[in-house]
Amino acid sequence: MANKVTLKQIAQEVGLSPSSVSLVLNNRPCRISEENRKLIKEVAARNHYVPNQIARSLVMRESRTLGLIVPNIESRFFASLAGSLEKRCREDGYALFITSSGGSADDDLELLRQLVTRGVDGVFLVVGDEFSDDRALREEVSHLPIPAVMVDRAIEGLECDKVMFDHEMGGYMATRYLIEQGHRRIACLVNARRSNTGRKRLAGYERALREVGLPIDARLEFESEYYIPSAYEASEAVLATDATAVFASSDNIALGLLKRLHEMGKSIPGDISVVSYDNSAADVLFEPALTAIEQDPGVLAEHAFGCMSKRLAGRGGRRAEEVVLEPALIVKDSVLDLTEYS
Amino acid sequence: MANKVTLKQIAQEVGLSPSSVSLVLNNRPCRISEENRKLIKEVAARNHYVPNQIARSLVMRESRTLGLIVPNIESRFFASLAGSLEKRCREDGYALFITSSGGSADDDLELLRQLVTRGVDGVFLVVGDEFSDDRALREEVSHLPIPAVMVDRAIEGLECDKVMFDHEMGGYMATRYLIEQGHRRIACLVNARRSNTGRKRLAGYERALREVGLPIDARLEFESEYYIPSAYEASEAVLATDATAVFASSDNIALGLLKRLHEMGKSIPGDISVVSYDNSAADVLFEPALTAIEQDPGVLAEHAFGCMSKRLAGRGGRRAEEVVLEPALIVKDSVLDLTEYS
DNA sequence: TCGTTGTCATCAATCGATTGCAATATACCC
DNA sequence: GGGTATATTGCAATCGATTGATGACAACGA
Repeated sequence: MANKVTLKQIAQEVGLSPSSVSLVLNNRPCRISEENRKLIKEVAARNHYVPNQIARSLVMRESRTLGLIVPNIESRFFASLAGSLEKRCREDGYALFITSSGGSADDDLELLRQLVTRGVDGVFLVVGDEFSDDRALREEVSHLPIPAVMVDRAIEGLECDKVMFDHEMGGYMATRYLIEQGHRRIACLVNARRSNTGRKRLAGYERALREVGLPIDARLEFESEYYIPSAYEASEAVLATDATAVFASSDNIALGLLKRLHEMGKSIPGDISVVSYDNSAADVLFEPALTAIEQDPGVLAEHAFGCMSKRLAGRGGRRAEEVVLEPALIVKDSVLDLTEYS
Repeated sequence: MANKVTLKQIAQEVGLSPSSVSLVLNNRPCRISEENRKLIKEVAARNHYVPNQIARSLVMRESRTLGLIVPNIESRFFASLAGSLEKRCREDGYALFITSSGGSADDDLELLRQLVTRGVDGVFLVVGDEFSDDRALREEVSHLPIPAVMVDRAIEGLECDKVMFDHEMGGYMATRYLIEQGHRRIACLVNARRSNTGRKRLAGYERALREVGLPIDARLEFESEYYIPSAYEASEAVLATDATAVFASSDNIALGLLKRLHEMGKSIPGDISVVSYDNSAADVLFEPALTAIEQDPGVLAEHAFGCMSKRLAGRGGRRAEEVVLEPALIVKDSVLDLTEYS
């Protein structure tokens, strides 16, 4: 293992003071002779000198490092968000410290503290989606010594920059589309019991129905966790109804539903229409391709970085900024157009 | 935004010196009166004091932070590896700095430097799988001032701790199993042109054939990138052969193959048997469940951390440690047993 | 010879912790 | 009261950088 080369060592070798070396290597405006300038750079290069960021950030009070906390890095959506965000950060010379909390508010808190004490300049925070007592977390975030941007999910009653997709709108758009295609008995399969976003998507679904005067039928609303097996279990009941279409409020839920449909020999959209959420790569496997509400993680990352960037530059307003992004309806082939037959 | 509380401030408030506060808060053996001890702890707690890790690691020369570089965090396997590794690190009080390089050796190099200058105590390195000129990277790794552990992939000719699955063995096991089930015409679909691991899996496939005296038929060896569409394209040719079974050397390759099989109305294992690699979650969707070679990222993480841990404790030998893990054959229902019919 | 100007480079404080060594205070003994 | 032990606490250097304030030296003019 090689040793770390320090400023002082370079200085010694060149025969100048550490200050001069620092000045030159950082291209600070200063009066150092061209000759010595060259010498310093050459010696630094020859010794593979890289400044110790730890020491630097101690005095500079900035590390050009940002932090990201996601509930679960193994989730496709968060992994993709993390990837996009990291790329975006790097473009501006920031490194991104990605951490994964497991979804509990306690772990979020712990990681947040870790990041802060490790000197990140700002934090992107994706909190768990389940209802939980996040008072401590809220408290911590509001007293943070660095800017924070909440991504994809919010904590109620917390004044903080937020960037998120409109989940209610997503549920609305999906349902609205089904209605426009002539469907009247529309089931939904959502995680409303334990998920905030699920609850919002359900609200959108109901709004769409209400808007056109369709009844909100509790017998058409089904509950599922965000796991394929859970949706698979729940799907049997869904298929026992007279619904002609189903709004599946997440990709995993759609996959569980599809598996069940497949097994029962039902065809899409012949026997039943499906609108999914958050197209994942697994979807490419399906015939027909799934019509879905799509949330591009890249867009989320872009806006989140934008907010952060403003704060870091001190250009953020006093009040928190709130960016609400509209998801997109991607029409493919899993919805039958009933109006053609009328 | 709140301010950061420093040791000195606590000291001031308590009316003692910073040293005393530091000593007490770190539970160092020292003779500070029980009374003051309590006072210090109470004041620190009241002010939500958290030590500045930046300052601490500067003097302690350790940060209790490790770094991980993966080619692509959006890949399921790496995301899972990252998740497991982070959990494992946290158990030992280390934070993990996850970064994603995009797979180029240049970016790997850049990230590696970033991590080092940011003071991580060690690096887990998963390099890109494609052939590339990694001389600079090799050079850098061998001169690193901190321990490094290469995970899942190696750089040729680099003396460095390594933890990886035996890809050749995986290819061998898959093929061997097919042979044992009575198959004689076995095709394979691998990424041997551009991937090191692909090439190894192919070697395993050929060894299994050779071992039982079956001919190695170039007409049964097909090339595919690690993307679903690529495998989908390549699959048509595979199905035009007289093969009774296919060894698909990655999960994505298997998925592309399945999509094509599905479209052609072929059934598994009735028309053709399939052994996949790296079961991904998407597999749960398939009927029948896929027999596959499995590499548990958790196991990889566990061993990688073990190596790192040893090095950090100074218990590592002079020579590099090399851990080769055997993948597991998970038998499910995608392979037809031809011996039953004999 | 002294003062002025300009050029090149260094000093020393600072960031927020840690820690070996020294210092002070009190008690106790003869 | 002088000497020694013991119990508490503080000083100051250190980690590796950054940076405003200062110093040294030469050349030049008066």
